[in-house]
Amino acid sequence: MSQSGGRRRPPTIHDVAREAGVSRGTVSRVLNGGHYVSPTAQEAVNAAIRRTGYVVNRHARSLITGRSDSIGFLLTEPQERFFEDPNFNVLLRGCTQALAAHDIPLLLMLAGTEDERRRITRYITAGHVDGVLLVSSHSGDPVAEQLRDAGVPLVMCGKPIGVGSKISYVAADDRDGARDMVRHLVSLGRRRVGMVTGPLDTPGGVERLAGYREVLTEAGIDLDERLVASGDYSRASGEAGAELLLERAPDMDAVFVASDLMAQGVLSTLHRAGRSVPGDVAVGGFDDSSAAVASSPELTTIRQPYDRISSEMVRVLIAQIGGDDPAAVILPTELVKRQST
Amino acid sequence: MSQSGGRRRPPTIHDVAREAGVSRGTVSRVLNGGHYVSPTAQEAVNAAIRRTGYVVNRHARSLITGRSDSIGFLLTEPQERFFEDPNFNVLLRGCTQALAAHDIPLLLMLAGTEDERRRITRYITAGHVDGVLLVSSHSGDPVAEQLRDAGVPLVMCGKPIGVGSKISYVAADDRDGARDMVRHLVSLGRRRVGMVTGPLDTPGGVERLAGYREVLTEAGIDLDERLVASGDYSRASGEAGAELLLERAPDMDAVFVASDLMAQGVLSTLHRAGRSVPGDVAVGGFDDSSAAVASSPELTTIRQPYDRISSEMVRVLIAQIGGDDPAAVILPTELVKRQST
DNA sequence: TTCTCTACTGTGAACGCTCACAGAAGCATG
DNA sequence: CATGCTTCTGTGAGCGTTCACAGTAGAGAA
Repeated sequence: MSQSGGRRRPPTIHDVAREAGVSRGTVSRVLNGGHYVSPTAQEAVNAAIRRTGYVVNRHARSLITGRSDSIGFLLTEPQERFFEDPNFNVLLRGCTQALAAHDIPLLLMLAGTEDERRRITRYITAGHVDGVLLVSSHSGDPVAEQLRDAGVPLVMCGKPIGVGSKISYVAADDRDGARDMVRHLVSLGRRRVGMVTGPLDTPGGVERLAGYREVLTEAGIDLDERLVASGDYSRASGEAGAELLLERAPDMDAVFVASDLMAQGVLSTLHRAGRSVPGDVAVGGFDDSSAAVASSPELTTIRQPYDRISSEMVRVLIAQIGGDDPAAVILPTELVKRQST
Repeated sequence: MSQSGGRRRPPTIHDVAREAGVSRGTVSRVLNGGHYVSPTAQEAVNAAIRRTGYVVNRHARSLITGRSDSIGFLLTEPQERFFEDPNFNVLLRGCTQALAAHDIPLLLMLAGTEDERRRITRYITAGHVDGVLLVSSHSGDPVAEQLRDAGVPLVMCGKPIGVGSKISYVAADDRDGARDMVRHLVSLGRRRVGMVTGPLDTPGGVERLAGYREVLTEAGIDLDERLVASGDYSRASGEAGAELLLERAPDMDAVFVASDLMAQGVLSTLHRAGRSVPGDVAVGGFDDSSAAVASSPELTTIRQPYDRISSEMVRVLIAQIGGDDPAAVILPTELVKRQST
């Protein structure tokens, strides 16, 4: 287990080879999958590795393979959002775990300012990571295109908007999720269904609104623009949105809110206005983040499968590093019924 | 600026040397500080670097120097706390910035579970980072000692508790900060001053309580254990603590809370109990985190200089990597008066 | 037998850099 | 003139690994 002496020079592949009575090449082959190695040699090498406490020197390996065996998790958002939004938490955790299975460490890079973005882009394009998991809801973010043009394997979380061509992404099926929620509200007999949207320069914002409109139209309910307020995913914008809706459409009997955090804001506005939930107004959220169960009443919401999103992001990225073409993955959402509807 | 061809083999130190008409050695010397290099050669090399777009290959460098030129930011807390506590935000940001000045990337490592801690410890001790910035409030965390014993340069945030010997740390002067706050409360004429402490297995928890007791004693006010409730820095524990205090000491006219997040909980309990702040009860927090100004009324609090804490952590760590002995740095706090007192 | 094919193994040559050393040039000192 | 010192420069070796290649042994086919 632990080394005997105090901080000696760590064992090299050479030491292992000598110990096992084989050549460097054979040890290397064992290390890299064990193809074309006899069971006898395999066994001897593994035993020698255990005895010497050998750990592969990643620098030497990277020098020759040209790969760094590490992956960057790049966030081109203001850092505040990273900490405010509970979704990043699960996403980061999921990616860390998925990469741990490949024994790949994750390099978290925060690039909230223009200056940091330049520095980080340079760092990445210099080949210091093999690929990038990019989280950036904003559209018009040039980083994605820069990295793609530099030939860096890249997977985005959420569908990129307004980007010329082929960039991999993994996203939940926003439109379908929105449809499920609004269908649910309509099935409860609600007819004056409002919506607080996400930012409309993001794919999530656009798609969820589209799903909302589709279902109402299908149900034969006329669209009423007074029932739509726009938000930015923050709790405060949820409060403001709900105030606007109550003012313009006091007869509203349900509201679909494009994020749980905003839905919290909606709940507190409704509470102040003396409306009961779900009695007077049914409220549906989106995300199934920790905010959904921290609210009172607990939110009916659309679960985004962040665990699967993160594992898919990792899978697609690793495939792309291995030479595969960019791919898009859309994952299904799920309606989670709780007390707010 | 940008490379001409499409993703050619990147230029090596050899290409730069040829371009500049000097030897590899001279280029290397320029890259590493430029000692023993003539101004002429210096200039030629720099021009060649610019022309070729050369970037040093860190793997090759690391292979020979044995250093990795990267630093780990290790958090051995449950990941939830990382996202809940706004202090981590500023700490991480500060460290990232301080390291950026040295052009050192920061490897964020989250090790919330026992299993992850093992994996990460192995990773670190294998020499993949040059040093570690460790954030872990819990005492009895074996990771710090393990890393120290393995000879890994290490700086902790906050004074380690119960650890045998020499580990570097940077901390705010908790006791002095607590003294300032309680002195402030007493100077307002308050005599029944309560406290909600932090976890008493952390240095911050212990020291702030000690400061509280010292000042009351100095002011000739008898200590009353009914006025002390213990918390765990979470908002919920602030609410519970305040309820306990109100029950045991209804005549309490001030309360010192060991974190702003807990103070938020205290405020909401006081509000529910119909006590006005600061009229009936003055409330003092600790941290000056974003929670302090997000409260209503805004919190009088003790500012922890997280910007300086982070830059000092980086400074001490880099010095230690350079061979210096472990060091302890205690930074002064500052009383910030707002509306809650 | 002889040839071919497969499974396995060892060896030298890289990868791109730093480091130690040798040596050159310039200048002052004995 | 030799000697020493300082400043600068080039060269070979080597860091620990992978990769391409050559080579061996054994099995099966001709």
